[in-house]
Amino acid sequence: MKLDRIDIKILYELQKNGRITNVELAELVNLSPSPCLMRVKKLQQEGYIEGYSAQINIGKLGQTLTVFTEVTLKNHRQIDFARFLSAVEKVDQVVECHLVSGGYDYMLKFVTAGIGEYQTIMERLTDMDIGIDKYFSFVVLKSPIVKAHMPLTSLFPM
Amino acid sequence: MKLDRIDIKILYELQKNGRITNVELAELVNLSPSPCLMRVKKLQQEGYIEGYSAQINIGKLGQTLTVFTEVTLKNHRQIDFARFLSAVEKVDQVVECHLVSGGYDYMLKFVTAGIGEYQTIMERLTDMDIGIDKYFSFVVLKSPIVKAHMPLTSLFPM
DNA sequence: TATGAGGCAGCATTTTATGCTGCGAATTCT
DNA sequence: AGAATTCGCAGCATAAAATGCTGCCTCATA
Repeated sequence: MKLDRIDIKILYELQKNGRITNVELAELVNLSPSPCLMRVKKLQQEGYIEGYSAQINIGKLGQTLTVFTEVTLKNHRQIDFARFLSAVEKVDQVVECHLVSGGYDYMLKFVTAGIGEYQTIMERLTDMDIGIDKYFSFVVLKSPIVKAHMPLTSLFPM
Repeated sequence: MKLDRIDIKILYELQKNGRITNVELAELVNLSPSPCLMRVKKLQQEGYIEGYSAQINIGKLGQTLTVFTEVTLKNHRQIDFARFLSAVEKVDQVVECHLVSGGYDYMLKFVTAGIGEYQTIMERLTDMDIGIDKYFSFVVLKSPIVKAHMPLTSLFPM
């Protein structure tokens, strides 16, 4: 399946407003509602759209702390990565985990209730003997830019 | 305004599925449709819900490269931060920018078409004389965990 | 130029959103 | 403790949207 300009526009609009009605979306992409809906269904079915999510302003609910953590493992066999990952997956507060090149092995992103909770989690992880050699924490003081979407426009000019 | 358990549950469900119908949402939180919709509207109006977004599998559209970049500025006056930020804001490929403590000043997250585009952007930024002292790049090889939502459950047990 | 396939508009039906009314529970004031 | 008040709920009615279907047009192909 290959996507045309209209499909890209649909993805772009749904990224901006995931709860737009099909009727409005159809107008934006210059289609009538039915073919527009067919395309959306297809994009979902084929996995181009993985889901829809409300963006919550978690800061309004209570104090939270975001931390980026660079982790180095002691060993680098398949099993070492797998063991680390399966432990990290169980931590709700880990919202991202990336395997990276450049001095460290993993870059984690935590969203926690505060520095206390973060430290508790890290102590637990290091005590678990899942092969963590060392880690370095970047506490987020402020997040001037946090986009909910991918730069579709720059990657696929419309 | 203070949120009760039902509001938290609504936020949780809308985070999991931003396109759930109000009727279904009402069932999940044990309300009838009308008061459920009232609460959702209120949560939007008060800013607890900032918007809705489709999650796009951008990897299926074409090759992309994610990079985390740690940036240190030469000086640390208000104006130095502001100048840097206003330049970075104009770059579509910067999807996150965080002010962090711990050795570096900013942590950026890029989503680009490839290493070439990334380098072009960084060259442009460093040439712009916006006070960048140095930067270090972590190229993402793989992202085993990328959650679209905040850990509401651990922060506000239900 | 004729033929076939794909995709579109428009319509009909089912489902959902949304505003309104009256009822019940919890809270506060006397 | 009792009465009044307020808040939030369920249920209903209307308007809007989703969704499946039919026939037409256009573009590609032989």
